[in-house]
Amino acid sequence: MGSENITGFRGLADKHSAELFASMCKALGHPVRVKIIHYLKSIDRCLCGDIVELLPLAQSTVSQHLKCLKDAGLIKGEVEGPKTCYCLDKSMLEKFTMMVDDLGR
Amino acid sequence: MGSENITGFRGLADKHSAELFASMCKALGHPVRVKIIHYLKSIDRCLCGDIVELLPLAQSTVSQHLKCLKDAGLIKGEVEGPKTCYCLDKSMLEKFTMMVDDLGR
DNA sequence: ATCGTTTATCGTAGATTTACGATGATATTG
DNA sequence: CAATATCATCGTAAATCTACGATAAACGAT
Repeated sequence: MGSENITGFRGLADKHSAELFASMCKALGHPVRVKIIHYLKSIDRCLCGDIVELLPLAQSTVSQHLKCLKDAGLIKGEVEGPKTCYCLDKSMLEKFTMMVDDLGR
Repeated sequence: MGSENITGFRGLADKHSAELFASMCKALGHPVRVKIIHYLKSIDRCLCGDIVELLPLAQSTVSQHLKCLKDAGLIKGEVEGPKTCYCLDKSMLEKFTMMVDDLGR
């Protein structure tokens, strides 16, 4: 039972890439986080409070979802005094898109 | 809100699509399941036992991961006697690719 | 009919996720 | 300085996930 590596794919077959891809998918694996990403895409930048007003969730819960997306590298948070301005990390999203394209073709 | 294209694909704006997309991402949100998808892409079709031999996991665990992918619609399982032959659901993967493309642009 | 092979499902521990309110941290405002 | 506003973090309960072994189900072969 020692061997674990399923080989045969350019780029995404190794363990590290599979885990990176899985971690991004996992972050997108909740409807609320998908909505946050979609919202960020539509307005470019926003504060945490803007999202709280948009969703039927407590502020702490939204903050937790934002942290999840940030840990996965999908969004960036820029502290501006007591506020935090969030926006998409477009290069990471592009990397994700490329990985998915490789999956579908 | 009128962001509908020729194919009728509305992206991730409505609630239903966000949940469908999240469910697919969630299924891909585990390294083992990513590896299974990659393997299926390379080999086209295979049995559950083939995957069990390649992973350091119990048969029941692999079967559970396969069920997860099947429930998300990403793979199909065709029963052949006591065996089950698995393969990718390419139309679903294409739909997933389209949704991700919509996210990245 | 019984045995062996293959896979799915059950039961279940332990870990993780998700939600909340409460609290802490940081800056702006009065 | 005190009060307010904004957000992150802590502590938590409930739900879900992940892994396993044991068992059941389906079928081919003997």
